[in-house]
Amino acid sequence: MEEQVATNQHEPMAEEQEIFHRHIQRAGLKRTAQRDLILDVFLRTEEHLSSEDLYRLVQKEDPDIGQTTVYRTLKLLTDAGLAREVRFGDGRTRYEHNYKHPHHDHLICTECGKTIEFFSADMEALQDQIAAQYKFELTHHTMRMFGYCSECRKGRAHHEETAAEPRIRFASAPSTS
Amino acid sequence: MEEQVATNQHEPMAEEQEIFHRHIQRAGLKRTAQRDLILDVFLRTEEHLSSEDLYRLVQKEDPDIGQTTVYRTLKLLTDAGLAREVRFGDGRTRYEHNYKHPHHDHLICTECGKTIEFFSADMEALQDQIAAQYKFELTHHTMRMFGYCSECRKGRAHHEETAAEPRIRFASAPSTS
DNA sequence: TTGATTGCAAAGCATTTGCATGCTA
DNA sequence: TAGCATGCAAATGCTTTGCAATCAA
Repeated sequence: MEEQVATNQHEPMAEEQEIFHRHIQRAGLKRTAQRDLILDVFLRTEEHLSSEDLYRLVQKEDPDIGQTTVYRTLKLLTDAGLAREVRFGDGRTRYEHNYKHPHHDHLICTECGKTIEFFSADMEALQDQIAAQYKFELTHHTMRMFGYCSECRKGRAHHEETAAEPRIRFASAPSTS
Repeated sequence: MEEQVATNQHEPMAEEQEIFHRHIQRAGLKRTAQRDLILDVFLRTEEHLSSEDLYRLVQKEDPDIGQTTVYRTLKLLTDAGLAREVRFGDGRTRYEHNYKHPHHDHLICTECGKTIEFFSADMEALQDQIAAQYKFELTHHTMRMFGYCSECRKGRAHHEETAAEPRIRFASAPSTS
């Protein structure tokens, strides 16, 4: 109510909605207002959302929706092939779009939390080669590169430690002490 | 008591112990029997141990040591540069040797849990190149490749699903349905 | 002696599950 | 109407913290 988000891209979303409803039917599940809204908000957001992030966004449009439903729907979206789980090393699981959004890897800024997605055919080829070398049959992989994005590098130019809380915190970060 | 582990490599361990004690001194901490034993057991094991794994091993030699102490000591070992945290995507944090055990990546068998460590200079170079392309200042990275090891591939040759519980389970695995 | 360390129990998180009520198909 | 979905509260699994007793320096 407070914050009207413009739904100005009905066309692309319709496709995903169709996939969702088809999946629901095939699985003998039921279409509900909650699920529709959660999918809607998810599709409108082009970020890596944790369940809680999405919950908060959904809350703005329907305060009656519970956390649990968001968790469950996110799993459902994953089953339907619309979402994909990603983990950046802090405790929480995030979700990104999976439909028409092929495999890629991530550059993650540990300062501001920004992530950049990239795809490198060379990298993929190299991975296949290494796997073959160890007689591994690869199903999937995750490559994450952590560091400081161009923006944050500027801010860090003259002082190593920043007062700001990093958005992504994880214990395996190299100690700066 | 039940299972005597041969401590037949005193020489290499002494080095790490020295590092540990030096770190403890510098930080104004104290050397204790618990910490010594936990380090000892950690050094004797060449695997990726979770805190609980290590706790169980330590318990065999001193049943009075608590979980909490193992958690805390593992952090201490990490601070001292002797251990390094690794995450394979299931909930728990594992630790591997960090001293004289340079950076490497992992091949992880989702069937039996076996991990293979490898290092590829080509891969590292490629990563640096990609980071530079996005003006990222890299601090570290994690590359994990999941699949079936050569052993497990044999077992899977004629049946897709196995009854055995996989040791590493994680939700982002590609659905087999 | 003094302050760090220990181990227990309790608290924290993120996520999952049990269950009575509510709602699609 | 039957059975899936929902939302709350409780449970879970891993990890951290509070605290009184203990121990190293």
